Amino acid sequence: MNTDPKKNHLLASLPAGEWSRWKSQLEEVEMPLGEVLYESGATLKHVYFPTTSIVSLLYVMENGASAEIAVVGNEGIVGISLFMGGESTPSRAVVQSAGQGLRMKSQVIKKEFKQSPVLHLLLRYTQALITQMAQTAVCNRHHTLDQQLCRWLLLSMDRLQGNELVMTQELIANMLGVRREGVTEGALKLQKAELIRYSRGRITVLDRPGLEQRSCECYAVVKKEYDRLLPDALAT
Amino acid sequence: MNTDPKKNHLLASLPAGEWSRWKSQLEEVEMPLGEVLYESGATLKHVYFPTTSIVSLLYVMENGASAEIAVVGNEGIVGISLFMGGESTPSRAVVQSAGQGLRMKSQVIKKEFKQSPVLHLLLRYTQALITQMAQTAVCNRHHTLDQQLCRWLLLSMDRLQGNELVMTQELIANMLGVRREGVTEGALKLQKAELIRYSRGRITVLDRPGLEQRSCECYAVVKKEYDRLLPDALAT
DNA sequence: TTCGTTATGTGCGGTAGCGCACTCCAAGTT
DNA sequence: AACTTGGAGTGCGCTACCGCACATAACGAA
Repeated sequence: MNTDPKKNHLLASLPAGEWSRWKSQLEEVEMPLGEVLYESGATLKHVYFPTTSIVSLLYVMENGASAEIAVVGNEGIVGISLFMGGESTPSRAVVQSAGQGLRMKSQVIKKEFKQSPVLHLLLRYTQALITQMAQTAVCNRHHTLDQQLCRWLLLSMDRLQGNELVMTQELIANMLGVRREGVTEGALKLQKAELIRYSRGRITVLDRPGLEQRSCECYAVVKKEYDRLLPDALAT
Repeated sequence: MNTDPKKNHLLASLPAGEWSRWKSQLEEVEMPLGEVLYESGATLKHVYFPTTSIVSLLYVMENGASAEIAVVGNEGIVGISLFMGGESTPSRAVVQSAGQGLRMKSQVIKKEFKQSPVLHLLLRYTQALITQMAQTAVCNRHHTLDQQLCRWLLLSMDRLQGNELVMTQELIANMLGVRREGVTEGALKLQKAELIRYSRGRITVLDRPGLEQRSCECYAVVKKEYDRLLPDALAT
């Protein structure tokens, strides 16, 4: 495995002193598509720092229907409830885009969290994440599937290098909590407008500004807030 | 003003030592209906601890449409971004139900936050709040207006003493991000089923279990998580 | 009492998204 | 080369909710 651990921007923002201590506690892991990092309500054993992967925080309902609450990529950390003190959350974390990541044992992060510089970084990240969740709530209420699809593609692209996304429409539908057929229709429109191209689970973004234009304001709000709160962390 | 400051359960959970220090820094304030505690993007001057009031965190969109992201009552604090380090959020905080509260200056809470016992309490509260936001997102996607109305009434009632709520259907509609007419229809059904009674801005809950039954699972999930994370804080 | 205001009730056409039942097609597999 | 599998495209009736327009009703001030 040849992942540069610093590919996770949150880790990259750590002060040098902290980083040298953390380094030895981090373990590189493969994160295959669909892997469940933690289950709703279960006690977390690790926190994860995605480097080349993307993780969805999603909520699965009693009837099996699901909706994504937030996405975490190389800008963040999966498992904030560990240092927030809750140990578990009612959501599930699933690898949405396969890749690598780093992980750290629960006890270690909890201990580290008491050291102040790290604390503040993590809290700022948490706030950005909260913004994303809040915006998701609003977006679900007010925006069309087409707009949400654009938002989702943009958020995902921001968390990956390159302009390709390995992702079936079925999975996107699960993330957005809508019908697969709806995603098909939306994707067709985007392809006809030459904003994206896709085939059998591979999506290529051709015109990023075009997507931004068709997206609702939610993407911009979230992006801006991440940039504001984590200025060093989003420069890819 | 004869509010017992300890009517806010978060404050009531403070260790005795902390409380005696905080006491002098807290100022009792009236919180009239509709008052904006902070505006989207603005720097916060105070944090608020509602005692007999309820505050909605709501997001106002470019076109003026709005949606509530979370509710805060006597179980919590308004202005978490202050100690999270962000200083501001893209949401707005509005008094949803008039009453009293306590407030504390920004600098004071930021200084206090560095003291560890308080920190952990606040973080646990924040996690509960996150759960509420996440659940709102899911609920907006998957549940009917009728279910959401029940959820909303229950969340509000939990944050008030008594079984009456002063609130027009128009305002509820704003909170839920739906049409007023939709709320009227939902409320009519609930009244016919003798679960609530209402007239011109006063709603009385007659059958709490009945509401819980008609509500979606979201209410229970959120309630359970608040109880779990803040065991002392919800016993009214 | 009268009148204006604000809260609530009702009707109607429009539409986004749903559930379901298909078909079509690309890419492996044997 | 035939077969299987899974991703994507299409049609259809249905429902929840929307936007708009207006009717009714309660309350408070003059």
